[in-house]
Amino acid sequence: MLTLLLVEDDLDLAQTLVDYLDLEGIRCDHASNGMAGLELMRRGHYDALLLDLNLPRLDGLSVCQRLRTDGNDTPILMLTARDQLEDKLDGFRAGTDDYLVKPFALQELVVRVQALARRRSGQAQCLRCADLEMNLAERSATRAGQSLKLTPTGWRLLETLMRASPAVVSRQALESAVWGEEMPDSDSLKVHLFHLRKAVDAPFPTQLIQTVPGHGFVIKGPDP
Amino acid sequence: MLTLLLVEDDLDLAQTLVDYLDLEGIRCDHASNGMAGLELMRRGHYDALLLDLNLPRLDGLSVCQRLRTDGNDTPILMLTARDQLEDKLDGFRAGTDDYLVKPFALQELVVRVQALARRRSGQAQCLRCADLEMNLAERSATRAGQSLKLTPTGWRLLETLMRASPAVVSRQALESAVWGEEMPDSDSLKVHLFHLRKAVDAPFPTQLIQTVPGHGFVIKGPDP
DNA sequence: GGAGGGGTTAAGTGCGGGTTAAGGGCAGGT
DNA sequence: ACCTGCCCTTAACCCGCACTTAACCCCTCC
Repeated sequence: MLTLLLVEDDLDLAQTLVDYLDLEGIRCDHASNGMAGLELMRRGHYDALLLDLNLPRLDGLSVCQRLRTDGNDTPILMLTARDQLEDKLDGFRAGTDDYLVKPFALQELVVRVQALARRRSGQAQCLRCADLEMNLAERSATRAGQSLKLTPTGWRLLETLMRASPAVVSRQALESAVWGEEMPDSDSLKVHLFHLRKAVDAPFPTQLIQTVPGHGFVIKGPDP
Repeated sequence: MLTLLLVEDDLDLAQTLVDYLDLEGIRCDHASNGMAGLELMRRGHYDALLLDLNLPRLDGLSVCQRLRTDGNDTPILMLTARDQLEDKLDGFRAGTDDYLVKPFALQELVVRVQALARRRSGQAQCLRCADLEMNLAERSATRAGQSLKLTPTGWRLLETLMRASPAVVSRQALESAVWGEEMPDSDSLKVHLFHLRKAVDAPFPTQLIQTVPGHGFVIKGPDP
């Protein structure tokens, strides 16, 4: 069963979409402005994002860009009335996967979103890097077969790093992935990273979590 | 560098597409009927398939279906004049990833196919000049296969130079790219450039970073 | 011959990052 | 309602590296 996030400020349209998707057996959360959508994306995990472009508080293109710079690679489908070539190119430059011009047939939306999700589902509910494994569904993590004990924040950190791997995640991206907009005053990221390393790396010979000085952190691949 | 397969029986259109994609730095093989396309797909490896629907010998929908039942999950983009909803739904049911109605803008084709390929290979964005290569996502740089050790400032300098290449970057532009508004009092750019050269150029016979007296600095192309 | 732009080198320092400990809030159990 | 334990925040400390700075040198062009 798919779970989507719809970010759309036209409440009538949003209701129509959510109802129709429900009939097709697709769950769909809803946010009515850009900031709320971004926040939900950072917290939860969705199979795809349906994104309007004309949004209050934070426009769709910015939402898309921010997610991508966070290292979030959830499939994105932009829904918009802007039908000019330049608009489409801007959308793809911002990192969207598909672009559907309003008005559109609901059935086309469904098959397109299914095509996106199908491609992603290959990655399934399990993240892996070397001998480190995370089972999203069971919310359990193991390294070399041994189960790891993670705090909630540690979990979010590790998930963000593993999703991005082998790409580097900047400090800023990590912080916004964990805390969203309201970041703690002091630099508590390093403390959490310290504890995470103690849980994930300390008992083992190879250190998977590595520092990229002046920029951020990586988890070593391979991750197929 | 991407490699695509185009299956299209209109030879004029095919030639136009292949030429345009070449300009964009995308290689593109071509087959003019369904059977030949299927054969090439089974033999070689492509980053994506551009598939016409009206084809002699074996129509596009069948090609798509057969590939999917083969277990081939190469991204497919259907190109066709059929613009009816039912046609699109048939396309997605057959297992395509995207569906573009003729006539279309060449640029839209390019960004869509790039979006598909990006998702499949997760291939990171890369800057390249001669044998020097920068992987933005992994934050790693190599020259002639050897990995380079760069400081944060060195990295920013090199990135700026490579993005601009083969254009010259003025001192001022370099400084503002690295430090933004608050530039250091003294001329520390030259010190950083010295260290950068030691990391990038010193161990190699050809010096990529070159001075343009009185103006700034360049990195030698080619950079596609 | 002098001046200025650029290259080279070395020294001090400040900041980013690792480590540790202490305090507070929240939840679950008694 | 109180206690207990966990987890998150904050702050303080240390270390090492990278950035700044300044000095000197060379070359070229007035």
